[in-house]
Amino acid sequence: MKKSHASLKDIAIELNVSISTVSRALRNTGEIHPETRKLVLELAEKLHYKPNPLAMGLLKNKTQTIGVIIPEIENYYFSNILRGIDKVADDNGYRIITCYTNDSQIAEVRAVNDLLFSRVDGIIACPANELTDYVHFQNLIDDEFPIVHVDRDCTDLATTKILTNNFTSAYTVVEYLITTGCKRIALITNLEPLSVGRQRYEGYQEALRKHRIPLDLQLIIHENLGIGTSIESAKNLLKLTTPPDAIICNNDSVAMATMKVLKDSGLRIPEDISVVGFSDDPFSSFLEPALTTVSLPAYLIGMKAMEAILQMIDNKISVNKDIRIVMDSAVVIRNSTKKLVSKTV
Amino acid sequence: MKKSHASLKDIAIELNVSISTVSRALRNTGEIHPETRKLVLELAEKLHYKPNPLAMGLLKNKTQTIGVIIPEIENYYFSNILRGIDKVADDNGYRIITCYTNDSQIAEVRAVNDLLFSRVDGIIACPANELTDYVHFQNLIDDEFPIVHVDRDCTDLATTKILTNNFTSAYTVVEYLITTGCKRIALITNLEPLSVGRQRYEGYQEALRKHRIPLDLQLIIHENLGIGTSIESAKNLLKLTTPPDAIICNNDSVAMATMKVLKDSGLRIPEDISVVGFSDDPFSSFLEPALTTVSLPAYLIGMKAMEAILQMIDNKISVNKDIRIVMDSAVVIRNSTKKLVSKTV
DNA sequence: TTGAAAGCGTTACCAG
DNA sequence: CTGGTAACGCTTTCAA
Repeated sequence: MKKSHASLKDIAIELNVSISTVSRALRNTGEIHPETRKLVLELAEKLHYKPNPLAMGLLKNKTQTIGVIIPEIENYYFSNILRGIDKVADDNGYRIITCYTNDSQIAEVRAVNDLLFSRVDGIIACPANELTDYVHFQNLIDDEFPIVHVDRDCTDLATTKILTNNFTSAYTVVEYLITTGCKRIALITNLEPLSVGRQRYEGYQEALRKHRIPLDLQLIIHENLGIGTSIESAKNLLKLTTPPDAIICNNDSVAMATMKVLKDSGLRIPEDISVVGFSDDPFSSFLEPALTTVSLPAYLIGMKAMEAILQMIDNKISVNKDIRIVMDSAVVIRNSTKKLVSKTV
Repeated sequence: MKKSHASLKDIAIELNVSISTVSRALRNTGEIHPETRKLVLELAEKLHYKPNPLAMGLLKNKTQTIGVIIPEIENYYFSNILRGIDKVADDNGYRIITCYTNDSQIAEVRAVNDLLFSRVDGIIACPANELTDYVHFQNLIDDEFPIVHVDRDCTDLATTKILTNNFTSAYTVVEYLITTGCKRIALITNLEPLSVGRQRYEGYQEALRKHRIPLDLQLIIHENLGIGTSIESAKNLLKLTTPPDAIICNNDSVAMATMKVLKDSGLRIPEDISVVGFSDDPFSSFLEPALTTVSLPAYLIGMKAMEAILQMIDNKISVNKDIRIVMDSAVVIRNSTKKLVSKTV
């Protein structure tokens, strides 16, 4: 491979000046003869000189690189968060190194170590669902290392967190379903310690309480959520003595699979049973019936997270205070739920 | 932020030996007193010493980082390729920096420059569909910079390419449709210079030729493929004097949208019209009817690409010869196409 | 068997 | 206004 990047030294030699002079000229710092400066600038331009980031990293202990820890990207929600992060990073001259955990704590701990080893300037992490032990994050906090949490709420940790109002959106959804006449609302969700499903479950319960509907644990399905297992979950729900008249699914893929099961059982959606998802994946409006779902501000979450970490790095906000930024989500009413008008019947 | 990484110097000072000695001990190179070595190793272990990658990068001109250029990740196919790349990278101690192009040539050129600036050891790129000017890649080749192309075939370039047999799979699909009795097979595809859609179009034509079905250009839709525009495309197809009895879509999302249009028009799938997709996204088996599609070896493509670039870096294969690795895809027959048995009627 | 010094590319400081 | 030197963390070469 040919040497393709010009260095200060290259310029210095060609111009017969010292490296320091070239450096000064380029950064327009200190005193320098205008003519010298002009010469340096011209040659630098010609050679497409840009400072070597490795050298700068070594010297400044700053790599202009942010580590991102995320469960997966085969999922519209997460890939969208990542794109939001990347957008802001890109606009600010930062690079991203991404690590995937598949929601495994072990993988997450390893990711943190790998990223530190790579000398990233900060870490944006969506903590693994199954997380119960926070030491790997607490260590970062103790070291005053910039870190932002996304999507999942480690309440114990003093970090900046960009979250979504899962409690509220679930509450809204349940209330909406109740208003349309649903009485037995099932929930297929994730109840892992940190999962958003858990927050949604609480919103769900609160809505039931408010409307004096007793909680029926038979209606709460919390298997681990693969698209395959969710099929079993849906089937089991239908086997109940009094099956549900609505099912809230933790994401749109699960909703899709659930709808399939329901239709295969001869149920009409939404006449016999309503279905709601979370995320508003691109395919959701193409389902039949089009899926009622909660649109999540994934891209925005990513942007906010990156902005927050940049502010910490630039010392505009102090590192790792307990800051909670809660983003709004929107219930997108489509045709998999009954219309509100039916309430007036 | 506290200093958290131990350096050779730290060890040297604590042990009262020189940095060189520590370095030698750690790498077990040159002559060294066993006792000294033992001491160094113990302390290094205790301090979790690992060589600073920035220093190594500067010294060796090798960063253990690979750049990946990919159109997007909001799409199962691409995110899967990326995961395949990441898997092999991870297993071999390499990091990944990902750049997204959204199939824009400008973004791609910029990505190449950014990655070179970051001193990546190689680049894996899925070239932008709209690409017609290859200089940014040709420059890499001229510099003997390791590069692997993925998914899209820049035939003019002497690079390693990991491809899928799009011609063959399209041919197979068309032939299958013909065998099930379809006579007017439409194609909603991308015909951008580098798109796989173009190769599929050729396979499509070849199959028609073989079966002596004249090519009807009215049946070829090649708008740019958003999920929205594909709806228009499908609608227009239905307006034809003799509408198609099968539609092959360039990916599963388009197939999904198309199915929606067809069903809204009162057509039965597959009785009235067959639909085929490409990619076998996770949702495809949950469509109604379940989608017949071509399963693409995305993860494997990613792995192969990373393996190839590692071999180039390790000089196991010479840099940038014109190597074409064509991966097989599989037609997954589900229920959106008529069954073969109907042929025997 | 060990240490010193140069070099990778840069900046910062101090002399001149 | 300019140059030299040290430093960031490491490997390599040469001396001792």
